[in-house]
Amino acid sequence: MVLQKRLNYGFNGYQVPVIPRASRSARGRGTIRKKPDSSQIQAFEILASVAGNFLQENESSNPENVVLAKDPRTLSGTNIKDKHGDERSFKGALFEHGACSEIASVFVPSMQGKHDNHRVMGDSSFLDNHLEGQGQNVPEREDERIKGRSVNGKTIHIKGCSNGLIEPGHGVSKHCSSANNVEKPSLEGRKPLDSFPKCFTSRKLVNRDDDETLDRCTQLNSKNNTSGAPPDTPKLKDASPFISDENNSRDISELESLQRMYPFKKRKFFNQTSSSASDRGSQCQGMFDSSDTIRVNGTNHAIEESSSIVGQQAHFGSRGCNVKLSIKSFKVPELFIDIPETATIGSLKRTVMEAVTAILGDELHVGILLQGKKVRDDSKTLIQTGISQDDKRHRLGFMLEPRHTQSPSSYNDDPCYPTTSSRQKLSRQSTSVTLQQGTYNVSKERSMIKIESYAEGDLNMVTSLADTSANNNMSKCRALVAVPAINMETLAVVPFRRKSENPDFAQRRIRRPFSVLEVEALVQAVEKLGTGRWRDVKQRAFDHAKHRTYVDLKDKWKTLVHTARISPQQRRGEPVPQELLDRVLAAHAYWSQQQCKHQLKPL
DNA sequence: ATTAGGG
DNA sequence: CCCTAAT
Repeated sequence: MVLQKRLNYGFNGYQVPVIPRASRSARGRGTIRKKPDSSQIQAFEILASVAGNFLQENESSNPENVVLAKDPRTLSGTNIKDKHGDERSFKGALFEHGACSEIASVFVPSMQGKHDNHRVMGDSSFLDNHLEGQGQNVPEREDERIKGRSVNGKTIHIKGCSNGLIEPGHGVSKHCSSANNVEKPSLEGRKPLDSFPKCFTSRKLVNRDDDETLDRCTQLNSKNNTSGAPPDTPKLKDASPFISDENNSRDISELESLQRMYPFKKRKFFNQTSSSASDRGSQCQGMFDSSDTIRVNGTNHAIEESSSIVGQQAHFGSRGCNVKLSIKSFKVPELFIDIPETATIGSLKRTVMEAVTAILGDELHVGILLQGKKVRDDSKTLIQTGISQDDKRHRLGFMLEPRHTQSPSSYNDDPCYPTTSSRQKLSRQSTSVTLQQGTYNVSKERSMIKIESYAEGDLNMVTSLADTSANNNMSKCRALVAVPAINMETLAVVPFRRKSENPDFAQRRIRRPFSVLEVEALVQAVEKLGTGRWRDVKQRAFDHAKHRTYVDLKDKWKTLVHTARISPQQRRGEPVPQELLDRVLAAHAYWSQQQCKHQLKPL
């Protein structure tokens, strides 16, 4: 008998590489959406055309245009090809269990050939309506519509979180909740090695890797620190001598400086197929929890709260003064797919396609954000708007938005706990469709599509606004499709594996060496909590590092102790400051001793 | 689900 | 990092 276990795929949005399954925590925890900007967005006809054309070419409702790929960055090779699609069951394709998280969905224009099927085209070219005039003559209607929609303003913007939701309080609330998890009293005053940079007294790391953000929110536990022993721990006469309150209170600022001390490695979002082990630590992940700094095109750009990740290049050529934009990916709202294990690949594709169609089908608009503000006036030129200015181009954001905009109030409603009124809105704006074999739910609550564009540098798609508007040249735009997403979460959730790896087995987790920052956080936590409370250590210092489990932390501590004991010459990998290693030994010795004590005379 | 250790 | 036995 076949288990009807259902596989849930939470699509984090079609990034055009799409991210599968948002981590539960990311979804479930009080995610916060940014309030819509008071100012409104304006249509950017050209981009709308781009998007529209892309989607049309995609035969929106054609499931064959959805490709399941093991590695979203590669649209070929690891794809689960169509021809097998309808025959292969999920099981056959090893889509079950852990593998689910590694499935990425990618939009593939049928133009690419290999995926086209004998399918009637455009059984639902949902964009036909609103994009008819795309290109040259942007229909005024479009403007009207957009304006109308803008009034309702429902564009949400995101900072960091892949799913388009911000989780600001993240660290804070989380840690607050764990307040009862009070650390053992510290031996007052004793500070970590003096020689060690002060900043290292901070406990939490700032994620240098999107998801690895060991939030900077600190635990806010300074008040608790000396108050007592953890509920689950016998009160100790003596306590961890390693941490002091003082240190805690400085977490934030120190973290900041810590961050400065250990600058992020530049991260390459693209072409990272083969990354060295040492580089991996900073290459993936994000769920989120993205750090406040987001790298764009390998450089760091502080992203404004409401801005989408955008990079734009202004080229002031001797002749044109055209503004060249490179849109790396479109982000489509998060989708949740619920489909039986026995469903076929083909049906999965269909389901996904339907979901996508449903969410985009109504209409699509492009909104533009400049420095967090929506640009309303369609008649303004890029220059007038300032978009072409060098200093502002980083702040340019594009959004694809579904037609039906929700009222701003909806933003304030937690989708998880909709109020009566908001629930109505939700019901109106949500789409739930049941297919033969699967269902998906689309909540337009999150239906903001973000277009991420980045400054130059990337193959394909450099779209000249001027050109595009003039001749509706879409061919380039389709290249969008193949560009890997930058979404933090995407990076976080989708393991990048080599095609050559045998997909028949549960893949070993990607190796992600601990960074110095992480080591610091670990040491700090262990100093305080001891070596037998990995769960707490995890919660305390790595709560947001989804890829670090308490077992990982325990293992890391083990290796740290080992590392600290061997000669520096024998050590490998990114060197850990000797100060840290000293602390490791000290903490290890201290807690080992404590353990012995308690074993001998357990109060 | 966690902890503790060996592999 | 993985795998597991023991909690």
